[in-house]
Amino acid sequence: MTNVSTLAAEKPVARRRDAEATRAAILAAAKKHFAASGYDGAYLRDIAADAGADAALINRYFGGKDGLFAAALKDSIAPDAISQWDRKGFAHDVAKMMAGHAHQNAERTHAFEFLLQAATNPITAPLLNEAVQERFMDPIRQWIGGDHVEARARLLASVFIGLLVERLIRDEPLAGAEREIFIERTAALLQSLVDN
Amino acid sequence: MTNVSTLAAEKPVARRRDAEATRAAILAAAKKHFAASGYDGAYLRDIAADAGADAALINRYFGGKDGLFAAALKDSIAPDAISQWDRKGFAHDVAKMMAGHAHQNAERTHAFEFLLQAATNPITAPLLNEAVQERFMDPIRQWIGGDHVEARARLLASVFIGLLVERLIRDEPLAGAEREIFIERTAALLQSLVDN
DNA sequence: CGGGTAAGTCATTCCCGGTTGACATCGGGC
DNA sequence: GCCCGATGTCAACCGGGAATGACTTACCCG
Repeated sequence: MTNVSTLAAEKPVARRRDAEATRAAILAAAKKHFAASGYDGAYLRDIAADAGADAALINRYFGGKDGLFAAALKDSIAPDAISQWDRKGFAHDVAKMMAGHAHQNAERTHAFEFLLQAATNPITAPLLNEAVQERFMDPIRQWIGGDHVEARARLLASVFIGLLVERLIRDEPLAGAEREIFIERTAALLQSLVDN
Repeated sequence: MTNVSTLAAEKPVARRRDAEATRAAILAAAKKHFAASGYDGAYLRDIAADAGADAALINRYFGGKDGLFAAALKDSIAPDAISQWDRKGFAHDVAKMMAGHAHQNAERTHAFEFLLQAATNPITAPLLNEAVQERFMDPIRQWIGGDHVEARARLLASVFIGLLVERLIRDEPLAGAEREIFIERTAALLQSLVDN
C-alpha cells in the first residue's frame, strides 16, 4: 500500500472561499487516504490537512466520516464505460497492464486499493457490493453477451480481480521471456472468456 | 464478512490454570476476530472474552495487539502441504469449492479473509508478502514444474486469489446450469495452468 | 501443610481521533 | 460602504479501547 506521508505536503494551494472547491479537495484527499490506509487508518485531520481545509468542514459537507467514505466510494466506482472496450484488443491490453508495475497506473491502482479496502471492512462491504454489481458486473454481462453470461462474467471478474490483487501485492514484475509468456497466456485466458 | 456476535458465546469452557492452553485459546479467538473484523475492528476485550480469558493476559503473552496480530498471521499461513495436492483432481475440486458458499469452508474462508485483511493493511502487508512467498508461492512453483514456472505460477495464484475474493464478496452462488458451466470452465482454466 | 511463583483479575490511566459548538472572517448584494 | 449569510477556524469535549500495574488466587513442590 502507498505510504501516506508522501501523499500530503504538496498542495497548500490557497483557495478563495469556495465551498464547492473545498468540498472537491476534501473528496480527492479522502480517496487517496482511504485507498492507502483503509477506513480506520485514514484520519480526518490528515485528510483535511491534505486538502488544505479544516477537519470541521468534513462534518459540515459530508456529515461525518461515514458520509465522507460513502461519497468517496461512490465517486471511485465510476470508471470509464466498459461498453466501449475493444473486443479484440482488450485481452492483450489488460494482460500487458497487469504485467507492469502498479505504480504505472497510479490513478486506477488507487481506486482499486480503495475498493479492496472497502471489501475487507465489514462496515463498508455491503455498500461496495451494491455499487459493484450495478456499475461493474452489469456492464460486463452486457458487454460479453453470448451464452452462459452469468458464469462467464463471474469467472472473468474473478480473474480480473485476482490479477489486480497479485499486481498489488508483489514487489517485482516479471521480466524477459517469462514476462512475455505471462502476457501471452493471460491474454489468451481473458480472450477465451470474452469470446464465448 | 462474518458477524462477530455469532463467534463468541460458545465456549466458556472452564479451563484449569494452564498458560499454554489459554495462550492457544486467545490465539484461536484472535484469528477468528481479526478475520471477521480486521485489525482495527477486532477488540482485545472481545477476543479475550471469547477465549474465556482476561484482556490483560494478551499483553502478557503477546506483548500487545500488534504482537497478537503478528502471531495470528504467522499461525494462519501454515496451510496443508501443497505438494500433496492431486494433480488430476485438483482443478475440479477447487472449481467446485469456488462455486459453493464461503460458509461451507468456514475454517479456510476465515483464514483467507484474514490474509486479505493483512494485505490491505500497510503495517502488515510486508509481513504477509514474505510469508506468502515462502509458504505459498514457492510450493506452487515446485508443484507445477515444467516450463515457464514463474509466469504460470503467478497466473495460477492470481486466478486462485480472484476466485476466493469473488466468492467472498458475492451474496449468492450460481445455481443450476450456470453453476455447472462455471465449474467446468473454471476447472479447465486451472487445469491448463497446472498441466503446462 | 505452607510458602512461593505462575496464572489470572480488576480498576485505572492514558491516548487518540471524531465530533461539536462557539467564534472569526470573507465576500457579494443592497 | 456596510451588513448578513456563507465559509472557514479554533479549542474543547467525549467516548472508546489499549495498556499498565497492583492485587488475588490457584497450583505445585518441598
